[in-house]
Amino acid sequence: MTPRRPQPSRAPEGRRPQRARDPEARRAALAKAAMEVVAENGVGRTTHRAVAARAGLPLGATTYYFPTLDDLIAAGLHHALDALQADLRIWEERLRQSPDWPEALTDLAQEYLKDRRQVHIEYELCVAAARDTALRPLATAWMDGVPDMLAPTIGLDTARDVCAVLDGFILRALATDTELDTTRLTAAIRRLSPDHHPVPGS
Amino acid sequence: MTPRRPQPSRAPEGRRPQRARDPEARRAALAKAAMEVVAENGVGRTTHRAVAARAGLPLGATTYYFPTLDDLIAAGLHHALDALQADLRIWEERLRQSPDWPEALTDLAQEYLKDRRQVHIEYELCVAAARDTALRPLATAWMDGVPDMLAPTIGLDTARDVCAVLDGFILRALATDTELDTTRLTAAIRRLSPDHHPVPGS
DNA sequence: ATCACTCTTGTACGGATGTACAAGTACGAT
DNA sequence: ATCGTACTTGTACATCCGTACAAGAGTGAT
Repeated sequence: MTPRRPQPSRAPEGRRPQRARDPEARRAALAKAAMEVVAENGVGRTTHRAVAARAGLPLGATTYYFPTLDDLIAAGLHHALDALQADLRIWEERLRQSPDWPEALTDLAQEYLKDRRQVHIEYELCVAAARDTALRPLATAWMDGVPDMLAPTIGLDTARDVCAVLDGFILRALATDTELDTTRLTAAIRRLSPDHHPVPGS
Repeated sequence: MTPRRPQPSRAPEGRRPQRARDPEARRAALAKAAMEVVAENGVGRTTHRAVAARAGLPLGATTYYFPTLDDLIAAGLHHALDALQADLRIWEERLRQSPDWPEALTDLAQEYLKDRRQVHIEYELCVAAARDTALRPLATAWMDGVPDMLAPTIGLDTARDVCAVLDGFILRALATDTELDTTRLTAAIRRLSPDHHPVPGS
């Protein structure tokens, strides 16, 4: 209906009233939206249009702020990495204050797994980085996050070992959609930690 | 050039001579091709046309044998899982014959990592399964592969622990495109295994 | 007030994609 | 021999994609 548009060359009515300018906020909103879309659809099914819709912005905004789709996705992954590293600083504090760090670490992991979307995107990053060289620095930074946090306490090598079991347990929980096996994880971390001495009579 | 299609309604000349019928071979070829495309492009960028081209078959073959794209991809992942489980039986034998199974397991992992495409697709499966319920049985089966293999020797729980470190180390190597840290991995596996007793005076 | 510039918004376009389908062909049953 | 069926092959089509771009509209300098 509405026999509107008598002159197709000029139809400024349907145009959305222009919003206040805020380039940096837009960049951030797009990065956040990209992160969410990647978490939900995966890197391969992330599109300009999905991100724009998610951010509530017109399609053109995506290409204005990010020259190419890969850049947009990279921004989303970068945003996720920043979020994780902010979390890690909190973790570090919590670990420092805990009398039993292996158990505390397990608790943190379980908490981390509450929001699977966040977890999902990190592993998505790993797999994507395996394919795309440009993402490798991001993946490396992510991979170094937990070990760097643990290194002051237990040394870098052991920290990497602990991070590996942690990743393995989380990957299992993620892929099979099950709960984290906390008791086994804590025990495994203990056995990997340098001050672990099993009872001799076992 | 080439004066185009004088009679567009009838042009049976260019038609490829029909190949011998072999439905099962086609199914298998498509599954294999799907596996390869997924390994190279990822689940999200796998298309009918890429798989068909890879298999050297016409586009229609993909939809004839697999009703939907998701089915085609699932078939590819299933194919990869079968390949892995075949490998696992060989691993099992190699482990049984080795006097030092942690070291042997590390060697096998390193060998496994030689072909990153194969490794890649397995982790792709995990991430995809986290998003898609239909893939979860496949991911679970994959996750159980290594633990089931190790369980007779060290028990299921410890086997899962060892599998977790293994996965963690492999994930790191995959994401950062580095070599597997074999000495650290072997040491970590040893510390997780039940008969490990650290030297008391350390 | 004018201008230059940056940001916003909508739309266009060539191409790729999932799926449907028509036309043709091998092959076993009769 | 013929016939029905299951398989093969090419193409059609609506939709979605990445990217380009034109047309406004704020904003600060002059």
